[in-house]
Amino acid sequence: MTELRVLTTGEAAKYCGVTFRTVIRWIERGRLKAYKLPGRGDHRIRADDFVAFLRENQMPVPGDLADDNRMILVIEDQPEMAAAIRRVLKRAGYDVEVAADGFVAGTLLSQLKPCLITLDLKMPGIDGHQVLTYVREHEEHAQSKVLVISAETPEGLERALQNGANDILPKPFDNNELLAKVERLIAE
Amino acid sequence: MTELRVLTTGEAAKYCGVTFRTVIRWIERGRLKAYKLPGRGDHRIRADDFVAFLRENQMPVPGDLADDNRMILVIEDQPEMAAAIRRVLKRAGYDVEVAADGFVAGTLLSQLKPCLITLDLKMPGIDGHQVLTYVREHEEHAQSKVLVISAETPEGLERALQNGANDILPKPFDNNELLAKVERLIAE
DNA sequence: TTTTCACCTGACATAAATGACAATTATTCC
DNA sequence: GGAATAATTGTCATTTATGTCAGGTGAAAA
Repeated sequence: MTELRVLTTGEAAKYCGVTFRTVIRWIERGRLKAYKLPGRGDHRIRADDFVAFLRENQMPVPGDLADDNRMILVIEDQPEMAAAIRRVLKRAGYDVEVAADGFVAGTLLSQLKPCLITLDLKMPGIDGHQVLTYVREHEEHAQSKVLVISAETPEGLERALQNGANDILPKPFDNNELLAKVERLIAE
Repeated sequence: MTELRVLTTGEAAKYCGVTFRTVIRWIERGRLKAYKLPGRGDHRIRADDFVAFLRENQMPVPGDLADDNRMILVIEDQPEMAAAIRRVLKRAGYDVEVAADGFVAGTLLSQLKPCLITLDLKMPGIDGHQVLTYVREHEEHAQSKVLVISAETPEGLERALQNGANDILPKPFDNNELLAKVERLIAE
């Protein structure tokens, strides 16, 4: 379900700090790709064309437009386990950040807006279910998939699914299995 | 969509009392971050980059640029205590958000970039000293003041000051005392 | 539907870019 | 301390992209 975002000249203008008149001139001169609506001739700019334009001109690309997000947040307090997950995902080409406690998990979640989160339900001082609920209740993380990786009981894992987890992976797990689940979720 | 203010070289020039020619030179030499428009190569400077530049060079930051942030983050797990602090600060005109655990504290800290944080050192599942260290180690929170409000031992409070707390307030406290300390820190 | 709002166009005003040179300020060396 | 040197900033003139305004119309919201 790839939603194709388009911008009006006014929106594009705000992103680069100019007036929409200027954006229209860029379009007229062929620097920025756009198409016209049949009515008044309103311009519409596809988000990916706009991002390409920004990159071409070394202009800053706003985070909410660049969705080539390969960032994965690993919430896991056991260092060896975190390192193992990280290794597998890094090798597959993802950007990986690890949060070993709730506070850091919160800061990284807000900063990185990861496309996927692996979540250990049982961590000292942080309730995994609560993290899950938070992610599902906040619009800005609607795109983020959550893969629960935990040694919880089957009941606990079941509950996680009900709370909005996209998939579960019981510990201990197989590396290939982990990667398969991650790729499948991200491909969705 | 991020509503972000940007400046032209001329505007930036007026703010620091130089000509725009000079501002361009700062940009060319890499001292001031900016990007160029595709047309004539006009420069645009993001307001936060400009403010960072001003601070870096100990130049005065004009009031209309220094985001007049009145947001206070209260990190406190006891509901009555949190409510009490909130009430006092709200009445004084601040925007107040409460985080009752580490995870929420992390998300709110990153999102709100509060001008002041009140921090309870003793909370279940989160070490206040760690939060303090985090805030002090991350540049984007350099402007945030931290007021430790805690029933800690004198030694613990002393340690907090060493870790970068701007002030401390032992529990139980007087409302006026709280407000006085907050106002003093923010006025700094 | 009606109303509001955002966008389009064209003409004009504004202000930013550039390059060269002058003026000012800081630094170095004796 | 004072002079020579270097570095930074200001000034000027020209070019032109960008901003602004007004009048109009479709698009979207209520």
